Amino acid sequence: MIPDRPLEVLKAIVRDYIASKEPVGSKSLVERHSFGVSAATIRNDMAILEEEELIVAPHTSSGRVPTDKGYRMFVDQLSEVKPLSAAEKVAIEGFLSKSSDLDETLGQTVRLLSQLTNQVALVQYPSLGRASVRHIEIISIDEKRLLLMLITDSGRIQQHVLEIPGGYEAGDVEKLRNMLNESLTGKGLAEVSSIAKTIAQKATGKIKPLAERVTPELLALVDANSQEKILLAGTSNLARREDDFPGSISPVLEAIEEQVVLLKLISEMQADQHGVSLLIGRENSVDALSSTSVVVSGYENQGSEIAKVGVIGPTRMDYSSNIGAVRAVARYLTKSLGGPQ
Amino acid sequence: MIPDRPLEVLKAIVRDYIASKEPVGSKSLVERHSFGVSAATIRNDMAILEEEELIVAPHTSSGRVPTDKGYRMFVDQLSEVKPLSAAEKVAIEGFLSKSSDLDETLGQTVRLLSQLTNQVALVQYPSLGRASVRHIEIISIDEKRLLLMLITDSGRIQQHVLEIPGGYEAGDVEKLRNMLNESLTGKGLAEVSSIAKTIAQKATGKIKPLAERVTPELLALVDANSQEKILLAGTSNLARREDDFPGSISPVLEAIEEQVVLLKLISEMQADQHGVSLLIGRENSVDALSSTSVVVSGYENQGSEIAKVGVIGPTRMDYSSNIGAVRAVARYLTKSLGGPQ
DNA sequence: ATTGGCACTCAGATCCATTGAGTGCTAATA
DNA sequence: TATTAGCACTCAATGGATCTGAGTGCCAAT
Repeated sequence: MIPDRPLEVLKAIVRDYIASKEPVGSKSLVERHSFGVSAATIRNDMAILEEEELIVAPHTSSGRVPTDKGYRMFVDQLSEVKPLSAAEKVAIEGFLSKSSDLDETLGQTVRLLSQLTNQVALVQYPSLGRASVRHIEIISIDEKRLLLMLITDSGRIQQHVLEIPGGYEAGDVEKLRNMLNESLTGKGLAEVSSIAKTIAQKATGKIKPLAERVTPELLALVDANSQEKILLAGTSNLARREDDFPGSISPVLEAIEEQVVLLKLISEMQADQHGVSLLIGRENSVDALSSTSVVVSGYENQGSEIAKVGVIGPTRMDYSSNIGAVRAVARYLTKSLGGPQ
Repeated sequence: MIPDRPLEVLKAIVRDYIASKEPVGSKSLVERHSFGVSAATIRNDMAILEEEELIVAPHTSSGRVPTDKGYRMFVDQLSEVKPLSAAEKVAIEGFLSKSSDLDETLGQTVRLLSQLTNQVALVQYPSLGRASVRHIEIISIDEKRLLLMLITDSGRIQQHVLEIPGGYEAGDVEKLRNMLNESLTGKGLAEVSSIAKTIAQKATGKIKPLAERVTPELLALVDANSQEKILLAGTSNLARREDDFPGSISPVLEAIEEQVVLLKLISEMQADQHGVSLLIGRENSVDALSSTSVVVSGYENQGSEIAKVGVIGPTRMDYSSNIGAVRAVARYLTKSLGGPQ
């Protein structure tokens, strides 16, 4: 175990390094913080920290820099996160209380979070996994086109325009809609697949061709949208911190734009004590992201579907405020989405 | 007017510079192209070009680099653009023929274009300006919520969930919907505003409160979505060309993320001889974008609404292939969107 | 109009000395 | 045993000084 003073030294190193981006040495450490001991003593402590691989010296004779392990210990020690300023809280409230449309809300949220943190913000669309059907609607657009809609109990709406080359009759559409609703309302999305097929088979007479045309599209709707999705904002915030990335930022930006990778990453993260979960540097498995950290928190949509919201930035980030901001935004988001329920 | 050979020299300079990013000198010019004259002669020609501000020397004694004006002359001379490879055509066809959903199609398009060009691609959502109402639908979601939908004649669909705190009666909703459709179907979106207000006034009895609740939301739908929007893809392509930007890329990325700025920019651009329109370097008025060029082309949605699609990248870009790709994608997009009509 | 020749320029690379923040170690001290 | 002062040492960064070479502009010859 690491003794007390060295731990304090670690914290100071992390904080100073985050603030200055300069490797921090024993001397500047003692003059900036009041440890009550001399630089030589600090040096001894630093030797311990180095032994434990919590810090490293970029060059033989220079200050020290936290390792991923060092950052990790730092955030784990972080008993309290920086609370948001009043102004920030107002901003959140104001931003999120406006709209009741999921798309719009998420879009605003992610922009808000990126501004709050000066990092790249991301929000995951709620998965449809556990949602169930509230209502299915078929609307006539014109003689040869129908609009098929699927409304889930979480209020999410998907739609798709259907071409019916041979046209259709209003009565048939009506009947089919009733059939679909009778058998599907209340069912989980996972069940829709099998049930919808039997409907297509059960259908008789004039309705049959229509049913055979519509049900596959319904399945496609369910499928296409159970595919997860991420919204990003503030990419330029990453670019502004170019120097925090060895070589070039472009591989980092590429990795972030690659939704699949990001999704895998954040879906594997589990919340810790603060309701927030972190991946620091190489703790994540994506090579291009080895010098970034990810801060995410879960939010709930209507108390059931859960998804993540968070930020991604250089390992050398202000963990305290970012954790605070992510947590706050996740809470307000849950509130804002769960509210109308 | 610029004589023939100097013009050829300009073209060669632009091409070489685009390929190498090195200022190009008279000597390397004569050995790479067969002008049939000596370096000294080329130098004389270069003096003319410099006189016309088509090229500049970064330092007193170094090769020359095209100015914005030089690039402009280059592209204006460009009689034929590089055609797409067969593979690229197949990629476009395959990509775009899949979906009939506007959102999805545009999303795929922009990703496709960014891959094709290795630039940041952008696509503008079709404006609703000249669209008219095809149908208005109000669907019951649950006891206290309605879903209001607006379908335009271009097949675009907007929706919004409405809270009705006091609940509602199905019959009233039915009546209101009929009223709305009778008076609004076929009308231009611009007219909706005034008409909807009179409906709210004309409504009597039980329907009145409902009408007063619904019509403002209908207007909001029209409003919120006549607000233009841009979709971006391939931001990392810009980062990969960091060295093409003096200082840092981050202001460039910021400007690009600022939708309003971009929208203004591209909406002012008019197609030229190739059906494609360019802004080169400082030809655009946004300071942060002074070392980028924008290549856009218009596409049509259902033969009526028009919007733009294109790429943005460093001034030192391969204009020929980018123009080709943008033009091709715009055409396929028009085809793909206009097809179902 | 074109060309060979030539003096000139200047950014960039290379080399070298200097500087100074920071270290590790040792011996003295509390 | 923990702390500290002292000191020799290291090495990245800084700032000349010098060298190199691609490239120019100009002039006289063709």
